[in-house]
Parts: sequence; C-alpha cells; structure tokens
Amino acid sequence: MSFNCRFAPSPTGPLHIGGVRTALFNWLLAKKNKGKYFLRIEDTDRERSKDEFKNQIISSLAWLGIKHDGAEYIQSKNIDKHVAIAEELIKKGLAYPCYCSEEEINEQKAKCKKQGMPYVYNRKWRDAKDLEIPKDVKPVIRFKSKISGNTIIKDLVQGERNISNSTIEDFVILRKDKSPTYQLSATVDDHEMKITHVIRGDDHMINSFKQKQIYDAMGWVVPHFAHIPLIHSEQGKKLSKRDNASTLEDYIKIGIISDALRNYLLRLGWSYKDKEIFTKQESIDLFDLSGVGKSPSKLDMARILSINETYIKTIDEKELFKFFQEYISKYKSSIDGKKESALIKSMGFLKNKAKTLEDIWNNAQYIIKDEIEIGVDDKKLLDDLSKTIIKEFINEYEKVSSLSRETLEPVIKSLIEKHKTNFKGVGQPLRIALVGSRFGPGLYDVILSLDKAEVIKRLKQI
RNA sequence: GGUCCCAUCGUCUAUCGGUUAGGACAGUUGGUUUUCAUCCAACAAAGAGGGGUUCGAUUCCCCUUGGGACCGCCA
Repeated sequence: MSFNCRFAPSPTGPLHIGGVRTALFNWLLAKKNKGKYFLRIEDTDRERSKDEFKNQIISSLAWLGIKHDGAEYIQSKNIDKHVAIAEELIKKGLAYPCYCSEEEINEQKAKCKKQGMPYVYNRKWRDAKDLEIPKDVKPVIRFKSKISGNTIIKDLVQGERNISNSTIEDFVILRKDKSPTYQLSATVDDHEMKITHVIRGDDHMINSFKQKQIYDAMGWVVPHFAHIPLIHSEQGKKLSKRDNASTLEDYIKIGIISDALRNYLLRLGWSYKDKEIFTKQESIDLFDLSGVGKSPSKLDMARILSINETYIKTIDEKELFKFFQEYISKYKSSIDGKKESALIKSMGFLKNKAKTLEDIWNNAQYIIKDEIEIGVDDKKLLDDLSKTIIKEFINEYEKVSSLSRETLEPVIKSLIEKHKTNFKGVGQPLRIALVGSRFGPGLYDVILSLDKAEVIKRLKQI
C-alpha cells in the first residue's frame, strides 16, 4: 500500500503552531511508511493569499526539518482543472447553477436565525426547471448533495463517524466569478496528487463528509481520513492568530531550537508508552496514528521550555554555537568575530544556565560586550574589603603564567585564608567586577573565558 | 439554536476489565554546590456526577454535567 500525505496550508498568515503539528504528523506518517509527503499551497483566496506568507511557510517548515517531496504544489495553477470537474459534475446532473442573489441568501439566513433554526440553503435551484432565470444575477454552482441517508467516514483517529446527509447543504463549488471554492479544489487536488491519507485538524471533519460526496460523485477512490484533535489555547479554545505564542515564529524568536519544538509538538496529542524524548529518527520509527488521542490538548509553555532545556544541555558545544549564531544573527545582533572562540569555549557552562538560546545570549553578555554595567544592588556589595581583595587578586593574577583552574585555585585559596573568609567573600566581588552581577557562571569559568588583559582592565575599574 | 465530538493529577499523558492508577512538566521540601542555576532525592497531586453490564469497572453501555468543533461565494 502506498502512502501519500500532504500538508495544505493557505498562505494567508504566518504558520500556525497547530498547522506545524499537522505538517509534522503528515510527514511522520509518510516517512514511517516510506511514502511521500507533499506540500500544497492553497492560495485560491486571491485577496488574502500573499507570496510573503507562502515563503515564510516553506522556510518555517524547513527550519523544523520537515522537507516535502518534490516541488511545492501551487493550487491556483490548477484552477482550470477544478473548473473542468465542476462542469463535469453539472453534465452528470450532480451540480447545478443557483441564481439566488446575496440578498436572498441573507434573508434566508436571517429568517432561520429568527426561528431558531439552523440555516441550510433551501435548494431552491436544485431542480428548478420552471423557475425564470434572472438576467442580472451571475449564478454560483452548487454541488447536489445527498438528501437522504447517511455518510460514514472511518476515521483513523476518531473511529467511525456517521452523519445524516440531510444536514449537509448543497455547498458552493464555483463562485459567481467561476472560481472554485476550497471544497472542490482540495478534493480535485487530493485526487490528482493521489493522496492516500488526509491528516488534518478536527475542524475539517464536516468538510470530509462534503468532500467524500464529491469523490463518490466522480467515482474516485476516497482517501483515508485522520482528524487530529485541535490544539487549544490556555483558555481552552481553538488556538487562533490572536492568541499569543500561536505562530512558529513566536517560539523561534525566544530561542527554542527546532528539535525541541518538534519533540514537544510530537508529544502533544500523541504518545508512545512513557517515552518523552524522541530523536527525529525515533519519532519516524515509532509514530503511528493509533497513538494519537481524541481529546484536544492545551499549549504548555513551561513544558516547551523544559524540553528545550533538555536539548540545549544534550547537544555538543559546537553545534549549539551554530544554533546560537543563527539565532542571534536573526533576532539579536551578530557578534565580533574575535569573540567567537571565547563563546564556543563557554557554551559548555553557559548552557547549564539556559532554557533558551535567548538565555544564553543574556548570560553571555559579559563576554559579548566590551563594557559591562554593574547593577546598583551589586555595586553596594563592593565594600572596602572587597576592593582590597580585588587589588590583591590582580597582583597575584598577573604573575600566573599559564592560566587554568589549577593555577588559579591556589590564588583564590590564599586570599580566603588571608582574610579569614569563605569562597563567597572572595568570589562574589570578583564576579561582580567581571560580570556585572553577583549572579553568573562559576568564577573560574568567568575568569578563564575572558582575555587576561580584559580581566585586569575590568578589575582595575573597581 | 442545530449537527458532530471530547472527558485520568494544574498541564501533556500511560492503562486496551483485576495496578498501592504509572511517567514527564510545573509545584513543595530537603541534599550537593562557588552566587544564580544545574544535578540528586522525597512529597503532594487525578479517574466530573448518577445509573447499568460484570464476580470485578478509570476501562464497556446509557443519562446528566462540563468543555470543544462546525454551521462562508475563507481555507
């Protein structure tokens, strides 16, 4: 059995985190089954579709490591085919022109609302041989939906779903300007692309019932459907663009790395035993639609940060620096080339204090910036004894020829003994002078991460 | 309002009729430590309610309650 999956976003806005997960699940299912995963840009809403969003969607998915097979499929390029199918349906008597004006439709809706009844198009033109065709109205083409019986979809996630055909109206497949609507275009394209598995959000359930009828009308093979539960906001509602942290970009810009987000999204609505961390390969091997739950899940920023932290701690320093550099060049500022080697060396301890790449950026400021600022509270901690200790440290430090933790330790220890204090008594003033804050990396890490001249310069400023 | 759907710790989830209901994140407490963190350990935390079915229900069925999705010439 072949597996052809697709992700079909519309380029009318930045890529949504729910969409990213849908893409991930499609990709995973395809890869697991040695099938193909396609990307289809559904740009038939000409007013709202923008190239800028299309490009952003493609690069966002690339960032996540989801690569589509072949070139991306642009739906608007296939409009002629969609229209041709609509005409075929008309010929077969399975679609028909509807001459209701917008006002007429609106009246119907208002009437239904008033009566507390659900609105369904009244099928006025379905078999309207006797009706006089109005001259001034351009018709839309409606699909002749089944009136009686039921439509059943064996959903791979939701199980068997059954709906009475009477609740499905004769939906529009061609607008009055002859352009195809989503229901038609998506169905025709899925058929043409030989899509075997349609994985999409649960909000598409009704569409699948409608689309199944088009497949049946055309005598096409109906693909398998899998409707995955939606991702909810903290308020428990379908995530919308208005919610904060709803787009992929929102996560990238705070320094979430791609593997971590992939792992988080994978575990949102899907699970495999007690396993929490999945490499990309593991996720391909282990993914299965049977592991997808039926109930919607809420976004949990704390969990995202935690998984990100795990990944940051796990990956090696060089790779981490690569991610870091990529991140700051886009969202912060690029760094002086001279600082690079110091930063790479420091990733090892910097990452222990970070949940995000942004944390690393913040914690590395003392290396990145030439001038450090000492906070007011920290400045107060620098009393006369501190200043004496700093002066004495400078004298000893200058004498050390090869700098290492081993050569530095005796210096610190002798100062502790001389002033009958503890590590904090010596370490804190030095850290404040070098980092600008009493919170920071371990003292030896700090001293060794800076040039000797820089250390002396900063200490002498006190 | 109509149609459809969902329901285990605060959150993500495990359990596919028999478990002291497990794990992870967050939380609390304690320990390690060079500050902050990390790390380690412990604690606390759940089957919405009511009926069935069954020797036995979190698990199967029904009702109630709560929540959600859809109801565009958007996709």
